[in-house]
Amino acid sequence: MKFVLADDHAIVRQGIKTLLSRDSMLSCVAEVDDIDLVMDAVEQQAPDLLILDYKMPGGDAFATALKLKEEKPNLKIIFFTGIHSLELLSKLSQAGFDVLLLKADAPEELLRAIREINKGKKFVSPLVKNEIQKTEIGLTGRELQVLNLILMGWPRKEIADHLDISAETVKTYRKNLMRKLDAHTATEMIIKARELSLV
Amino acid sequence: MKFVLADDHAIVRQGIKTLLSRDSMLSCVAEVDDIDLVMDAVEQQAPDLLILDYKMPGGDAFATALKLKEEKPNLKIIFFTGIHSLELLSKLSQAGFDVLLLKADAPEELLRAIREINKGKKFVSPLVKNEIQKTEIGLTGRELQVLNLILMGWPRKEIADHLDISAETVKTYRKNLMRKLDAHTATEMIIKARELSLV
DNA sequence: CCAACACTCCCCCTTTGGGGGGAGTGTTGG
DNA sequence: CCAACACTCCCCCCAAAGGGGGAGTGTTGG
Repeated sequence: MKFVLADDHAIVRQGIKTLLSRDSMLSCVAEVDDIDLVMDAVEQQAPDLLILDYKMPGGDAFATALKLKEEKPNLKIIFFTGIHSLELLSKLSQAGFDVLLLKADAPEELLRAIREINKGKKFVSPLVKNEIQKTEIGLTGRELQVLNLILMGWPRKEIADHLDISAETVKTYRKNLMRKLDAHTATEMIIKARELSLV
Repeated sequence: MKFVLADDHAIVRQGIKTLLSRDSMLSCVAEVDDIDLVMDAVEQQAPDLLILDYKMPGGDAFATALKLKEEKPNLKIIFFTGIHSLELLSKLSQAGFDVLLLKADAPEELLRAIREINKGKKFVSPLVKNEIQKTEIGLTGRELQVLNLILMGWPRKEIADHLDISAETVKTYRKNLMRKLDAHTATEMIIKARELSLV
């Protein structure tokens, strides 16, 4: 079973290779440290498996993965990322990728995941499941619109004009958002919203 | 030469251990995945070297490192982090830690760093040097301090208390920061500061 | 020595933020 | 049908932000 390893940190690639070398069935046929090299590596090496970090230099990892998923239906893709982002994880989950792992997961989860994937199953790590739980924050569409504009630094009046509502209404939304996000200053809200990647 | 490895991602620890196992002089005596366990590990194992990630669960990595530096003058500390942050890197640099490395550095840099450290030299990786260049935005030390607290969502009064200056002074700093960063709201400043990775 | 600069603090002003409350619509699902 | 909920707007209050100005220290490098 051939796999391609895509992560911008050589030390992480080293760790994964060491871990996976326990299984003699697995062999790493290529390592890349840039998204733009992933497509080429997959074309040239025709691996069975791609282990892909999300945050990498170059292009859009998500778009690349989607394209690969379409063009190579037999290629298994494992997302292995350090990002605890709700929005990202649920995005990946909804897109139907085979495996979602966090770097904070126990390394053994990666081996488990590969075993599951070979049985044709999907695998979502415990930590990821836990993160996805958080989607339950329950922001309404309008609240998300206002939140986005707040996060772009727009003052109340401009948000009101843009959404064609009163400045008082914007205030109400901000108030409710802060309650829902358990923030007490606008900056805190930005931080929490980014943490939860509600944007 | 005994070292303690502190990183919250087991896969990264695996990578580092594999890499360092090339040098038979080095042996890993402890691994920890939480800042609060670092002190204990150092106390118990009395290592020569500590390889420390910055972003870890638990307490403040910087404060812990400072304390260790004080209490164990013979302990060499290598900061090995994935964070390309100007302010952090210059903070670490100014604090006089022995080695600064980024995870994006070539793994060999870590081995090089350990060789240099044994000669009693300090070692700052090429990438880190490059990041530190960016200090050219011309923010003073005090401005960076205030900026950081603002970016953590602290209100003016608390920043003033923490830095033991007047709230009016904090206002002046905020004013100057916004001028320097060409921002017009606190949120805009957060965005720009993050873009410039001043934090 | 003196200019530059970092650091500190103060005044003025208007707008926004943050916390509390209430209340009217309209839509929708049980 | 009615309760739930999203959406809209309003009142109060006070603290903070944002924009403009000035001005006093101390340190440092040319």
